[in-house]
Amino acid sequence: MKVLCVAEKPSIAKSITEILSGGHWTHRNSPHKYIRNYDFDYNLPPPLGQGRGAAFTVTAVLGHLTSSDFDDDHRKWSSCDPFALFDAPILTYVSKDLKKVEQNLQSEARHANLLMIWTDCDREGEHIGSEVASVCRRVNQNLIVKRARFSAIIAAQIHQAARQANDLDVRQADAVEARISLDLRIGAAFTRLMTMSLQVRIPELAEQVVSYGPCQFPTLGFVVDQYNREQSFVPETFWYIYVCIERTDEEGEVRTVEFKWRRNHLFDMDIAAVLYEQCAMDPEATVVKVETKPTTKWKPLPLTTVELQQSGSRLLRMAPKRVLDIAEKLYQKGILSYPRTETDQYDRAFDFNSLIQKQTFDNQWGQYARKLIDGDYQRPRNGKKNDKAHPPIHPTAHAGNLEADERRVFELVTRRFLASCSKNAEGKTTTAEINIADEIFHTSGLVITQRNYLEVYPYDKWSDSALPDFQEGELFTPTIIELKDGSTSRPNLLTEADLVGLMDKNGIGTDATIAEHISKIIERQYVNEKQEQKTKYLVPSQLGVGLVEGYDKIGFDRSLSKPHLRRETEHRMQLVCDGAKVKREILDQTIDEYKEVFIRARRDFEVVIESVIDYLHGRGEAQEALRAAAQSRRGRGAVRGDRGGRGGRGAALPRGARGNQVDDDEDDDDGNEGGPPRGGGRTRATRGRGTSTRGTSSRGRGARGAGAIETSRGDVETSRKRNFDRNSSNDGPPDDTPKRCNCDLPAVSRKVQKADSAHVGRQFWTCQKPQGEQCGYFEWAEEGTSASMTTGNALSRSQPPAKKQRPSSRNEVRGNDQHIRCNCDLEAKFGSVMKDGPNKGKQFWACPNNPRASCGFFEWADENGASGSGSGYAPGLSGGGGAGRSSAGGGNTGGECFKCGQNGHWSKDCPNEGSGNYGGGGRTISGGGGAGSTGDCFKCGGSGHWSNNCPNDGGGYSSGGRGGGRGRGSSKSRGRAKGRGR
DNA sequence: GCAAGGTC
Repeated sequence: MKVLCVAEKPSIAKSITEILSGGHWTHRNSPHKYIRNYDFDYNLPPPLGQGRGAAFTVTAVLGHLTSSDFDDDHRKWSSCDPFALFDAPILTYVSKDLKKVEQNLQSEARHANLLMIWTDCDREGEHIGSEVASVCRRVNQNLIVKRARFSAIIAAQIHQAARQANDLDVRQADAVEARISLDLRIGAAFTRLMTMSLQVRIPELAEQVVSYGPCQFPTLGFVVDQYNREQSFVPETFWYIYVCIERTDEEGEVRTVEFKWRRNHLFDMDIAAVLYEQCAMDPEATVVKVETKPTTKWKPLPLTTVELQQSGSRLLRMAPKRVLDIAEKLYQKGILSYPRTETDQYDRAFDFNSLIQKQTFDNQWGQYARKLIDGDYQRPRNGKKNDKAHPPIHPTAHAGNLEADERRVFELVTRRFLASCSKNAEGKTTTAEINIADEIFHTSGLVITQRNYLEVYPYDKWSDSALPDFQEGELFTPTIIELKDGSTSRPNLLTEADLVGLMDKNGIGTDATIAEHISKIIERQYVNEKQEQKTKYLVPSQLGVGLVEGYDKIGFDRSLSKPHLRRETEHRMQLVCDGAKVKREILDQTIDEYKEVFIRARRDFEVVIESVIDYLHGRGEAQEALRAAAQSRRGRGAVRGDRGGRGGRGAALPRGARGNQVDDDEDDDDGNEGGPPRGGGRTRATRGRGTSTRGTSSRGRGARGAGAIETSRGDVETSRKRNFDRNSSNDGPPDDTPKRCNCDLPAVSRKVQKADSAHVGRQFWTCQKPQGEQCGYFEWAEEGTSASMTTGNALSRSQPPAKKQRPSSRNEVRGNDQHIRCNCDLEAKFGSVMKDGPNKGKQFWACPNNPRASCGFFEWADENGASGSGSGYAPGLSGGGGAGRSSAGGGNTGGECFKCGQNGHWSKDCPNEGSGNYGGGGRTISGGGGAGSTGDCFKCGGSGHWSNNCPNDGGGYSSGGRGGGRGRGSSKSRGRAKGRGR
């Protein structure tokens, strides 16, 4: 009996030979210089063999054997209309350089009884197998064809694959055939259309191929989306109360323990300032809870290809393609398992023991491997993915002498494998919670009790940070209480690792080709690489942005630069694999759809050309300038990656005085220099107070923090103006096309706020998830339409009570809509106060957006109530008529007593209490209708009416929004308010 | 001169 085995590549043919032959084989050269034929005898048991020695020959192909191209009438670019390519005949043939491979197969197959296919165990492997079978059968029609399936070059698996060889999966091969045909037709038709149209119109592109590919375009789309997101980002300032205490720990060392505010941070400075003031005035902290709990740091999941590329890129700083190439090499050497796998769970019967055993010889992790064998082993966690073809990537041998990069990749894979076979790391977290003036702060410390997997996996960081002793009920005065500000972080451009992740998540390319698509869009000059310190970012070129925007302007239902179309193709291939559809069906359907897209693209291609010209010649330069400006801002360290605060102590003063939004790191600690006279005066006053009455550095800082409160009103006003603009821009006709992001969730709309952006005012759609969890979806809203909100907003819940129309011009109820709309023109969220306090259970309306995007709209549902409608999180306060009223507390921040306005004492020690000169109610968060109310209208200062019925309403600026509470703010702040009326 | 997916 003669058996011909064919592997996908020569290296695998050799490995299989070594195992099956037991090391006893001979070889012959083939007509092809890279391919050898190996001969030996092998006992193939029934039913395939006769149990005695069969004459085995193992050879290989070099991947796909055949190529596809159009016939002569369509192959030349000038030979036909590109549209004809959708129906043109496609020829499948063995290319000239593979003729010798074919020749070898046929001469070996001619006298064989059994053909055993040993290609890689995936869809493409199945197709290559069918190519091999077809070529061999042409010379030997009686040939029996069997398929050997294996995932790793391990003796047991290879013997088993030979003995249990079964049939080729024709459906998988069919699915690949469909993919080949579609990719060729679609890619060629669009590439010819684009290249020929752009070349004649744009001289710079005369020599350049402008290609379209169903993978390369969505890949470009991701880069452009992120670029747009970065460009349209506007940092938002937030405020938070910072508390810390210096305390001596058990070893006698003084440690600074920082406490985090339970509210994290607030985007409303007024409210933060009021809460801060309360803390500053009554700074004694009570420890309300000390709790110690066990905690676990989970060991890593088993390794997939995408994860290998990402961690290789991040931890080893290697290009994803290089990581994969090296892994492939190690696989061919028999050191690693097959490196292309989507699986992150091991089979039940997987033999961990012998694989770990092999690593005990290593001088770095050998000892650890020994510990696992001796009892520390624990089965790896199961991930959620299983491609049913290959196990997770793992070492199959110990390798002592590898060259530098091979060694690093091998080490990463092996440490990951050993870590996944270990126990989780264990520790104890102690959390302490303190209460200062009814505000809760917390801190935590960690003591690692068992490092376990961390011993072998240095890539994960987890370190001890023991907490000094705190006792429940204990009282102490913090060393520092400050009001600090920070700003939200600008999103980064994509790194290659990010892009790999996005492509994988969205089904663009295979784990083996993802890296090549990235190279392709760089080669086509759609994208450039930009090195910043140790990280390489991807920036779209003018051509890249022009193309994507041009196609977006045409407005296809499913954008060419989004992943949906490719995902649909993948889905259809799966249907063929599952037997739900046949190849012909998905070909017809997909080709028809793309024909429609093509016709429209060609009809409107002028739009794409204009867009590219625009970017290459016109706006592109402005874009570059903007990019440089953004870069320079980043260079000053204002944003990228900096989510933390930037210190209080009057930090906002120069910014507020300058009227800058944020994103500027030129704060000086002094707060005087560069500030206008007014600001300087205030700062001095607060400092004086701090020194004279409280006498410690912390108090001094606190006071300066308060100084900052007042002086940065410019920020707040700008912020509110933004909200107003957002509101007023939504007057266009609604875009009734429901936009969905890549997660297939309703997209949400945003508007470019950045004043110096070329896109300022432009609306766009993006993923509704919080930053960091987004799918990467970004799309400009069509011109002339409003991207107001999505369909299926989760907040349009059960019928809330209808609300009468309010008199505010800013928030008119539109048309027949009986529901309240917020300043973003969204249907306001209806809810009730959950927090214990005088307002518990009280109902309110609020902006439904997440805090970062919120316009700050808030209104009590009960009109007869306190009716404060301020900004921010008013429902979370323990009472009072809304945050608006509270903000009046800012009225005292000029450095005087909050209550009487005089210097030299704090308001809580005010000798003039009750004088009523200052509103005072603002500070009284839990004070219901605003204690110390003067009874004046907030807007005009007159008595006898409330501000919501003010006859003198000139639309003056009110920091708390509409209808501020009674007793709001001082006469001083009213004066300012009027001065800033819109 | 086009695609994507194999491999050398």
